[in-house]
Amino acid sequence: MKSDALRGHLDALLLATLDGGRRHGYAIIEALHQRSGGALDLPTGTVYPALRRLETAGLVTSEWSTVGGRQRRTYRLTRAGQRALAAERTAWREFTTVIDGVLGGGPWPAGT
Amino acid sequence: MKSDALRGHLDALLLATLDGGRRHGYAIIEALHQRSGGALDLPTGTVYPALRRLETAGLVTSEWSTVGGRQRRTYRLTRAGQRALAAERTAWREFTTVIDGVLGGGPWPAGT
DNA sequence: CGCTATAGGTAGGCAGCCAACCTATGGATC
DNA sequence: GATCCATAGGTTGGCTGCCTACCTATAGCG
Repeated sequence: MKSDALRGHLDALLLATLDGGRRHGYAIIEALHQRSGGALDLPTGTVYPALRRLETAGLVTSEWSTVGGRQRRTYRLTRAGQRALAAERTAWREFTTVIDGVLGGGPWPAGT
Repeated sequence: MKSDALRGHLDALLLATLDGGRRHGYAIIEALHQRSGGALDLPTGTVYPALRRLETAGLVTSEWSTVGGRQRRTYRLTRAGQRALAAERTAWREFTTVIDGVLGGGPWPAGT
């Protein structure tokens, strides 16, 4: 998959992985990998800065915990994050509708 | 609509407008505007450079013509462009399938 | 003469994502 | 006890693509 195709949709994906349960960054990457059937394999240099952006924006909060001697930063959605996720889902539906309308219709009559 | 959402999909839209007929740049912008129900309103600073990119890539060719004293550059798909359009449509379908699979499923079980 | 619609274009900048790199622990392998 | 991999976190710099802002030009209308 072309990598820039993801542009502007990454936040939605990250928020979605946190819907229904907290997760730490590494687990988010793995969850996306599994959920996408291997199509998504986001590098840490993409995910970690994005999570910090989301936290700065108040959409997620994080807590440090130590599991088996390893540091984990676990993220969960805030209320604003849940609202943002709902908005992202709506925006995604509208986006696909628009693009489908352009791409999907086959050849256009020349006069349209 | 968030503008970066379009990232990586613009070429597909432009190629699609040229499927089934030649068009000049201004008409491409208007066609996209109409086809999208007003959702797409691409600025010339986005479209014209993109068309030149597509031409450089061999996906479209252009011809100058003069209509009513005005210069028009009319674009049409090359064979490579038609193949590229088909590939873009396939990529789009795969892309939406992947994102839908992540966004669409509602809350995830924590263990997944 | 000025304004709008039509038609083309360029230049500079911003932001998002990625590649490359770094640190650290625990367990398995050698 | 050394080495390696999986797990877990992170930063930095750069590329690229799109957009904002700006410019030129013609035809037609007021």
